[in-house]
Amino acid sequence: MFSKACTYGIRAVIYIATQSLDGKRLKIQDVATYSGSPEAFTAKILGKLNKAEIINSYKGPHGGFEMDTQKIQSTKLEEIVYAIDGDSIYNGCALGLSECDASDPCPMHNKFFQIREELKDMLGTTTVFELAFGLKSGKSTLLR
Amino acid sequence: MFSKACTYGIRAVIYIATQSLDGKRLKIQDVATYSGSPEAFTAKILGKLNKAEIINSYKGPHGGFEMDTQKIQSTKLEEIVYAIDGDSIYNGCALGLSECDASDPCPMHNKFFQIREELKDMLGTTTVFELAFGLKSGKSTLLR
DNA sequence: TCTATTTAGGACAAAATTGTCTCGAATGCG
DNA sequence: CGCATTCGAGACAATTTTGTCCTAAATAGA
Repeated sequence: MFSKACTYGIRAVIYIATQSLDGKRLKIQDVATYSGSPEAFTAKILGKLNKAEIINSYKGPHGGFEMDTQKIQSTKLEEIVYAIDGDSIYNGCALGLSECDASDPCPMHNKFFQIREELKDMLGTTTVFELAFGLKSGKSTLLR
Repeated sequence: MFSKACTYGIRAVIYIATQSLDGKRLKIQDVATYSGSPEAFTAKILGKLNKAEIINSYKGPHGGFEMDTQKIQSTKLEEIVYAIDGDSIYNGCALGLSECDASDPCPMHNKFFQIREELKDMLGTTTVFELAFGLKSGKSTLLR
């Protein structure tokens, strides 16, 4: 569904958000440890998320990553997925055709349409805050 | 969503089905051409589908691939996906955790649950016949 | 039986994705 | 300033997925 890079990214953002809500800034190493992702690879992904202005990064002593409270509340999953995987989730044909739409559909187009719409809707409405809140309150986990 | 191998496989089965409904047996080359897939790679995938008894293969002159009318009607997309991609579509956690269920969910588990259920339902109820019929009657295409 | 045809299957190759390492740049602090 | 700390970015490596090629095995038909 999502690339590994994307799952690492989402997990990282959720974890960074939980800590930012406590006013804590995190080093890459901590993000990697507590989101259960390989450190160096995670660093790359955080770079993308920083460029996309989803998270903020600071160099030097006491530097690290954090996320504005405002951003935590306004950022949708969609934006994270887009920053890492691009729009493949949205425009991709279920059967891999280069073009596929209602006017010239692949055999699965109509069957798939509704599922894709729901997925879009979920990604477009779910906020980082929601997910971070669930994690913070112990209702969900990132490590297993 | 699906691997490339899986999209090739689904496309191949749909095309084979349309031709089998006309009593035609197909060589790999034709399957590849009309389902828009690389020939040698498609051959491997057809091997898997044959082992899974979704399609039948025959060696020698006038050999090729075909599909029983009964199989065309009874085979669900689910079976094709399973034969090629295994059960990753079903048991995978959206965030890539090795285990993730209602009793110990990842932060996205509940958000994702409904979408996965719909996907399961679609794959479990859609038959090859439906898709092949759509293609045969010109309502959909495999080549673009 | 001999030959042409067609799939089966394994070895191999290419490409994409995932992952690591190193070195440079920025920055805070004594 | 000088130094320790932390991210940034690119080179490089490993793994997975995708894709090709070649030979063997099966088989229909002359």
